[in-house]
Amino acid sequence: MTDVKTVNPLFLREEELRQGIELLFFAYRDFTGEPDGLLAGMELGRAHHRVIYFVGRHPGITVSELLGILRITKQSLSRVLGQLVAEGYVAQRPGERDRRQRLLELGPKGIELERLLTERQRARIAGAYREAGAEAVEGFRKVMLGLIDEPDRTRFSPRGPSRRAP
Amino acid sequence: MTDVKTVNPLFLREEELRQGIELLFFAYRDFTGEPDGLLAGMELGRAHHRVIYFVGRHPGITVSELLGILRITKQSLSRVLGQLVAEGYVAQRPGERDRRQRLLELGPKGIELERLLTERQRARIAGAYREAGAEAVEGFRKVMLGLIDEPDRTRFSPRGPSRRAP
DNA sequence: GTTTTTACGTCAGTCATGTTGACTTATATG
DNA sequence: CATATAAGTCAACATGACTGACGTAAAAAC
Repeated sequence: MTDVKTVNPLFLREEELRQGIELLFFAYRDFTGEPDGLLAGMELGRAHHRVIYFVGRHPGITVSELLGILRITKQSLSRVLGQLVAEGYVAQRPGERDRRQRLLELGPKGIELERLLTERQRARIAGAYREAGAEAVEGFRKVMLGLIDEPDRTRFSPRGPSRRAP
Repeated sequence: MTDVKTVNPLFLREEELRQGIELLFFAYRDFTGEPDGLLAGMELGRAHHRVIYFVGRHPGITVSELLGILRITKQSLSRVLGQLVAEGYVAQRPGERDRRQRLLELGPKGIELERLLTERQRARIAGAYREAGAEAVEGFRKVMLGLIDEPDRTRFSPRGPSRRAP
């Protein structure tokens, strides 16, 4: 019995975990690389993409909700969001219940850019899903969910994130 | 039949793909967040972590191989790597066949730091793998591999990356 | 109705990490 | 010898993050 698995069951586990680390690194690198390349031509960067994505995904989102998702400071967001509003990608209107809030949504220009950028990423995911098959996709989702910290896991439950009571 | 799936099969697919995008975003955010937090105390950042990780993973790696993995410029790497060498985390020795090369490996200090940083990430992956089960892990790997661009996929085949003939 | 908290904005300075471009050195290889 | 390659270096710059301090308007609490 010279099988590594048998002699040292920890070796394979270590290798398995390192592969997991690297899968995440390479997948994320390539996943973001494509839109980054597109953005590079315009005067925008990855930070703008993230804002456009999440505003498009949650029309009427507030600034602080966005900050919570991105986990950056308001000063960092401010610059990026300010540009996007100034260039007409993102529109804002005051909240109805709470007029201090700025509810954000994409303008037509923003919708178009969002589609352009996310299209590539969707295609990449669609390709990977198709090749891997439905069962693999289920496994992928389970593992990815387990990698995410508790507070944000609920975003992926069937009824969406549980809004905290006001 | 008012089931969305039946009425508009594209809707669910779109939602499915967007979930994939977000799983990647949140998983990567939380996955890197922990080591980033640790590094923040020292005078090091995520870039140093990446270098330490891949040097530890491939002892004797050359500078250009490292550049190929990280996909950054030699000037960017130079700053980070220079610090790590100066601080004694990484050791270098000239190549034997080709003395222009600097073969990189971790010093004892580097090994310790690598363990400290990667430990958390391994634990996170191990937890997610354990909760999800072996079958899910297989699916996770399949999908992740499909997300990675061709040239780097071979890193994950059983015999490792195919080295180009010298 | 006054006080306090909240949502958001802003100014100013800094740091980490990436980029391009130009030039150098040492070594390997035709 | 000529050329290509591996790596280093100097300089300038862009992006996206950070901290800290302060301001304003609206909501909520007392």
